[in-house]
Amino acid sequence: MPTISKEDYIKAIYQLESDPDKSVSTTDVANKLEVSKAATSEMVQRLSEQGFLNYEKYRGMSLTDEGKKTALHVIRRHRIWELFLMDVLGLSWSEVHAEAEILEHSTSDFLIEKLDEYLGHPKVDPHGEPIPDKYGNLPELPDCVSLQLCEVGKNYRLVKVIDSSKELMNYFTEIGLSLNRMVMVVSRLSYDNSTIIQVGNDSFNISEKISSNLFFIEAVK
Amino acid sequence: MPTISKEDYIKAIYQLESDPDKSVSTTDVANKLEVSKAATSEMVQRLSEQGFLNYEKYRGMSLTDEGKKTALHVIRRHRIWELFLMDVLGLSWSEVHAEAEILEHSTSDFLIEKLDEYLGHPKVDPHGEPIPDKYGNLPELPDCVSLQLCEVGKNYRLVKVIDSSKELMNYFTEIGLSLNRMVMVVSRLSYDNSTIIQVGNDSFNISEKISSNLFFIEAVK
DNA sequence: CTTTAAACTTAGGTATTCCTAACTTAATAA
DNA sequence: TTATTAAGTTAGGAATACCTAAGTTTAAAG
Ligand SMILES: [Mn+2]
Ligand SMILES: [Mn+2]
Ligand SMILES: [Mn+2]
Ligand SMILES: [Mn+2]
Repeated sequence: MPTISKEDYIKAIYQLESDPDKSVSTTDVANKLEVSKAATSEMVQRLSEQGFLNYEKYRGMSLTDEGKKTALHVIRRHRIWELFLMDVLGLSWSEVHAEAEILEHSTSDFLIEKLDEYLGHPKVDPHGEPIPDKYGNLPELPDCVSLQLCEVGKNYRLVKVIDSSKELMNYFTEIGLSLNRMVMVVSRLSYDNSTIIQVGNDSFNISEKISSNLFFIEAVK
Repeated sequence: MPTISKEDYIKAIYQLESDPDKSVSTTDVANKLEVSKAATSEMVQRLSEQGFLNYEKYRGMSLTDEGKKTALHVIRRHRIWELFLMDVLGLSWSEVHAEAEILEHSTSDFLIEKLDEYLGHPKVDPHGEPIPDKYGNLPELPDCVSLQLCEVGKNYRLVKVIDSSKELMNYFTEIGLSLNRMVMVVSRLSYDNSTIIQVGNDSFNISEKISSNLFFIEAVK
């Protein structure tokens, strides 16, 4: 029912809403989608009329159950496509997102179930993000911690990567970081809170900012 | 550059143009796309302004080189997706077209080349229709004849099926007709110009109308 | 050669989606 | 508490893509 634009707005609001600290503002959405605040204000009012979110002018917005269901539906398609593009067609970490951003709006329920089946009903996408099932339920994943919280001397498995930029994803690929890759935490520099990790035979210094994009589970030998 | 709507109009006009007998009219396009003649008239004027076709009011239209290039670009994406959906995901003859009709507008050049590579640079789609290459060149295919012209007693290989309706495609699947399937022409009834063919161990009577959708190449034993 | 019917276009309208500029409301700082 | 600034909305406008109804042009009969 929703158009491509509406799906992108609803998905953006869902993602902004996941930060429980602050409510979602018109400006947040406008920045995320790179459209004017005026366009956002209009769209938000339309989505409110259509029952996808609750909205009080000049106050924040929050998705209704219907809105959340729609968002998870789009996210399911996005993540299944990303996994498919990477695992089957061999695209790289930095390439999948842009393609999925479009395909997520062009895929019937029928086709997405075929893809899901082909991939063996996967639980996570190539960044380690959970894939909602066809009813909109997010799978429970084991707890993981950001690199900042990983302890020196221990071994970890990379289970999630926040996709903040193409450049960053390319850098991770370059240094050999991929999902489920084992790494060892060599040391941490208190000077700038950066962490030195060993990936295979090489070691790399990861800045505090970049560390917050990498999530690990401790390896049980 | 063209929008989804424009791509569909341009593709429709290209396909109507392939009949060399008559020029393409507004009504033809309107019927094909199931939109009003008014909407078609407006769109055709816009496409003319934008250089995709030549148009004289109340006379016919014909695509420019730019228009043909655009049409072949869309057709390439459509046919590659159809092949992919059938060969890789296992959709049926009757299911692929509807999905491809949408995906054809949502696929970057980069992605379509990846798909093409994955499929081994195929020359034909699941209906036996040629797939234009990335420069818009249609591959040359061996001559084939419709079932009406196939001779009684001879063996043939099915090389092309005109996709006229889901119902018909399902019927073909049911009776075991698939691309490259071998059939034997058993007899022809002059009463209604229908043809009896043998597929595997079973024989079927194919009406004259349906015969015109099936194209064969004589089998050289 | 007219008349008439079919084909085609224009007029006028609706709905989306987006923009900039102007204005209003809320939050903040003096 | 008031002024100022930041946040958010409305006004007005453009482009796309549709529609129905009314008019125009062309083609076909008579
Ligand atoms: Mn993504
Ligand atoms: Mn998107
Ligand atoms: Mn098709
Ligand atoms: Mn299409």
